[in-house]
Amino acid sequence: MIDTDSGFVTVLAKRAEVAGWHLSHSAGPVPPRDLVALKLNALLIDPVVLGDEAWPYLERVASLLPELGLVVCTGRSTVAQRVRGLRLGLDDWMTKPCHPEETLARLEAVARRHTRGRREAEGAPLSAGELEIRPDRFQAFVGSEPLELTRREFELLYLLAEERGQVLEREKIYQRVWGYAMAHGDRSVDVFVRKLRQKLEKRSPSWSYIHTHFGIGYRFEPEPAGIVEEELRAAPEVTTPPAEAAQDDSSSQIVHKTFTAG
Amino acid sequence: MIDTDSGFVTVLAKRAEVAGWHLSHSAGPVPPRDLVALKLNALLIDPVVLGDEAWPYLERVASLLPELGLVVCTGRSTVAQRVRGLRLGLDDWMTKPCHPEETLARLEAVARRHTRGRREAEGAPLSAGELEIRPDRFQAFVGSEPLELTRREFELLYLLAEERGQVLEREKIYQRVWGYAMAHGDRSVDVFVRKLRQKLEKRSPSWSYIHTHFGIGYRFEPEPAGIVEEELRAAPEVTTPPAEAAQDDSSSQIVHKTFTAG
DNA sequence: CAGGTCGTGAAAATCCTGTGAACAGCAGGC
DNA sequence: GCCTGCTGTTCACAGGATTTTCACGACCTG
Repeated sequence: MIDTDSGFVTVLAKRAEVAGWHLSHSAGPVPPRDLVALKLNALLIDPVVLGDEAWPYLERVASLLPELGLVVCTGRSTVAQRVRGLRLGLDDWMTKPCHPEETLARLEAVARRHTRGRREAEGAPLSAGELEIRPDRFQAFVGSEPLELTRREFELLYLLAEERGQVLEREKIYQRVWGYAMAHGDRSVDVFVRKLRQKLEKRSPSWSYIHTHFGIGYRFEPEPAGIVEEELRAAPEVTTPPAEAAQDDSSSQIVHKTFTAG
Repeated sequence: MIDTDSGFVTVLAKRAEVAGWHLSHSAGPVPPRDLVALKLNALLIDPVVLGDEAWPYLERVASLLPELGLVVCTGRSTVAQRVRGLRLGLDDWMTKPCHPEETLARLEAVARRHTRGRREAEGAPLSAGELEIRPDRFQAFVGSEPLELTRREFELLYLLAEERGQVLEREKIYQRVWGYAMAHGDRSVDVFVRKLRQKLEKRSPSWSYIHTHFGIGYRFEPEPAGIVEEELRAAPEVTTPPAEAAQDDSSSQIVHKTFTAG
């Protein structure tokens, strides 16, 4: 909540706590970047605090954090202003003075969609192929050997594994792992996929987990595959016609190379 | 929209059309299961129409169609009523008289929020003839064999299949698949239709899916092909295609039946 | 039959991804 | 304070895959 009306803030905070939410408050503008780390469900804001920068600020927040419920609550306003705000990406526009209970109900309505999708089963380990992914340790293991993933690497792997079998677009991945919208041309996802593949390869060489879908993104699906490499090394030129018994779908569009660079 | 205020309905319908939406209207309650078939983005409703059944009705609609944006617009109301409504599953509650433009903006905001969180609805596969089109994989299958479509190819096929039976103009197709207006003389759509037809033919030779409408565009409609063969009568018997990979079909000239513009 | 429209194949241009490495931010140890 | 190791980000390049463009001939309509 970004507002200077301390009385309103106090009352709302109390009600929110009762309803099982936590309300954090600022009396001045918060840089959009910092909002990311807060992992909010919804943001209630009085644009008076922002002064002239109100519109650009709201627009930026709305585009950077598309999943965030964004509600304005302010004094007098014209229809044109409200329409502009809503078209810009606001989810609701309330007029002061507003009843705390209704404010809360509207914030909940706005955040409902967002919270509904969240998993309750956090902490339950996932297994995939030789992998065991343990959210309680922020780590993945093959047997008892950890992959030694960093925080982001783990979160990326966990997200992919949760959505096993689905092709996830880069933008979606970035949105969910990094928490805000991906800038055009950002290669972070690719780089982290490479790091993950390296560490996966190191501990579980005979399986392939992350598959590339050209022009779209990645798909997580553990597949035992390791025979190919030996065959290639033996006969670099002529390849025997591949047995068509392979029943796995979507093979040729997958670009993952196990080709070595040295 | 469910409301008896015909003036408001008329005005709103006009504005909605301008904004690119279609508004359908009823002056009485619509059974919730009839709403399903309408595939609405949002429902605007004045509970006065519903009488005593308002609360149960709203609750039922909200739980039956969680993806539907549900907005109430009515006369006097208490805070308690609004809170009850919002907690029940409403997305917004407006007070009459309300400005048409703001109403529209709020409906758009609500619809936007819902389409944003919608993941499973987009993942629903379409089937057509022997085809199964799976958005979760950005791929189409015949049985378990993928067509190996590229991204653009898939999006084109998906668009056409979504609008099954409708004749789509090239400009409209381009606009929706490429995301911007088609330049005069651009043949991209034609080229991609050819690629699609090739890949469809390869995996599902006995069906025809994409039909040309001369001077207009294309129509997607799966049809078991038999008519064409009668007209040709050149090949009395169908040679069994080689089981491996028959990529040489240069000899047979394929005729696509076209339809007049009327 | 003329003029515009469409199917086709291939070349050209563009885009995408894997990869290695440089760079910045940060925390801890000396 | 300074160095060091670890993370995460950004950059540039190369090899492919994909998309666009082009030319040509066949086709449809009036």
